[in-house]
Parts: sequence; C-alpha cells; structure tokens
Amino acid sequence: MKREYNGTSALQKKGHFITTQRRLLLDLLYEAEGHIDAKELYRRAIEKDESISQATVYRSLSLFKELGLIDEMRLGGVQCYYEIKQGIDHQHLICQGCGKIIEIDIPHFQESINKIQEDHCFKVTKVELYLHGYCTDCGNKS
Amino acid sequence: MKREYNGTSALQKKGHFITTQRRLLLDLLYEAEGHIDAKELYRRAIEKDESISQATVYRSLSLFKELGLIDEMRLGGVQCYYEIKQGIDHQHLICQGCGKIIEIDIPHFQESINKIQEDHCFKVTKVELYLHGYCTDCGNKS
DNA sequence: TATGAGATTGAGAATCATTATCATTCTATT
DNA sequence: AATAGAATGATAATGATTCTCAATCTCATA
Repeated sequence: MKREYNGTSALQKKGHFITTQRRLLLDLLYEAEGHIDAKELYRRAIEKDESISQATVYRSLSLFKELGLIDEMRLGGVQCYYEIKQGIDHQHLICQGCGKIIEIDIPHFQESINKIQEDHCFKVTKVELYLHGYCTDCGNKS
Repeated sequence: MKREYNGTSALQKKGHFITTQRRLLLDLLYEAEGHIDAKELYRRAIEKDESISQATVYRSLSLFKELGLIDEMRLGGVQCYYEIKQGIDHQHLICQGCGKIIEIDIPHFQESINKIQEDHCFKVTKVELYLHGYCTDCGNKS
C-alpha cells in the first residue's frame, strides 16, 4: 500500500525532486517509529531496493533534517539517531543497562525554555535533553 | 609551578598509576577551564611533551571520564568536548551563529529532574541539556 | 634502592561514521 | 521527446576514535 506522506510535499515545496529513494527512506522512517540510525536505515532500505547507496541515505537524512522533517539525536554512541518530527516535543531517557530509549513529555518544559531564553537573551531553535541512567528493570537488578 | 590536583589522588584511589602524561593532561584540562576537545588537548599537550601520543590523550580522557573527573559533552559537532567536573551542575547554550558556548545554571532544574525520576521510575545518573540557537549578538544581526 | 609483575605508553594500523567526488542516471519542466 | 540541472551509486577520502603490540614505566615488595 502506498501512502502519501507530508514529507513528499515538503520536498516539492522547497523545490527538491521526489525520487523513489527519498520516498522509500521517508516510508522507512515513518515505519521505524523513532530512533533509527543511518546504518540500520540503510539495512532496511537495501531490502526494498538493493541498489540504494549508503551515500543516498546520508544525503537524504541531511536533507530531511534541513527541511525539518526529522529530528537528529545523540543518544550516547558515536552515531546519530533520527526520527520523524513529532507534533509534540518530547525528550529521552536512555537506559545504561539495557539500552532502552524512553520518550517522555515533561510538563511545563517549554515554559522553562522560554524563561531561559528571556533570562539569557538567547533565541532557542533546538532543545536536546538526554537523561542517562537506569530504567525500572535495570535499576531493580542492582 | 607544580600543583597537586584532586585528580591524581582519585587515580591512586582506584589503583591507577600516576604517570607524567596523565598529570600533564589533567593540568591542561584544569587550565582550559571548560570545553576542550581531544584534538585541541593533544595540541596543547604536545607543546609540553613532544612525545605524547594521541592514543594516550584518548585513553586518559576515557579514564578520567570513568573516574568522574571530567564531563563529556556533545556540543553539536561530531567530536566530544570535555571539562573538569564542576561542583555545581550547569547546562549549555550553543550559538549556531558564532559557535560560542554559554554555561548556564537553571534554577530548580534538579527538582525537575527529581520529579522525572519519580514519575518514570528511572534512576538518572547523567543529565545533558543542550539548547541550540542564537546568542544576543547573532540574534540581533538577523 | 633494586627488582619484577603488570600497567601504561607511543607509533601506527584499523575501524567506524560520515562526507566528497564524479561519471551516470533520473526528474520535472519545455 | 528533448533538455538542464538535480540526484544517485560507487567508491575514495576524511576525521574522530579505538586497537595492537612491543617497549617502557610505576610502584609494591624484597
């Protein structure tokens, strides 16, 4: 089943071509439902299109990021993780035990950010909050 | 002038050797007063000890981090930045215009973290908050 | 203070993620 | 269908970091 994603129209609007590769990668990013890195995205892409190149994956991720279609995260390792931009901002708990990523919504977080902007006369464009630690399961083990 | 840093005793306590290289690197980290990356640390180290190796810089940073002597940050680029662990936690504003890093103390931030820990039954060991955007100077230009 | 086991180092190779190059192919008009 | 320019695939290049291993150093013990 072919769905029409917002993503493709966002590409057009800025004068970028809609290619089969970009459509595939957007598809996979939607299906992934968060937290996928370039390598894994490439692995999944090559199953559907065996000729797709790693370079295209990186180039597309870079473009999607520029267009604001996806968010880029640093969850601990060297590589970046990506996810389709959500309507509602959320932050991440990263379990050092099992590697699980938990998305959380922090009440009144935006208000705190607004206050910081005013206090420091700084225009915030992107917020990254990573809380590393141990989830319920891993915390109980120790 | 040779100073005796806490760092060296922390090394000893955990059974690590105090080597001239480690002492030099700790010295340089103290002098740097925050936000230095491995490459720059190596540049400064080699001025004092022309035979020191990049590998030693990386190994030492990794050890210092493990011992809790330094904090590791991801300030936007690919590489990590390091700084001697401060008594008081602080977070970072990262200017996308001029690259300036501004350290900020967020009132009641720890309380928010505590609440998140309780709400999600998650034991937080490390907090990373990065606010990307534009500082006063760069914000006014546009 | 001399010794030896084991930790640490230097040099450079290796790895891993990401970016650049460039000839070829594809896209969206005309 | 023709065409200009964008995008791709293959692969080389880069940059940060890690690994390997023989040589050297540290420190507890004699």
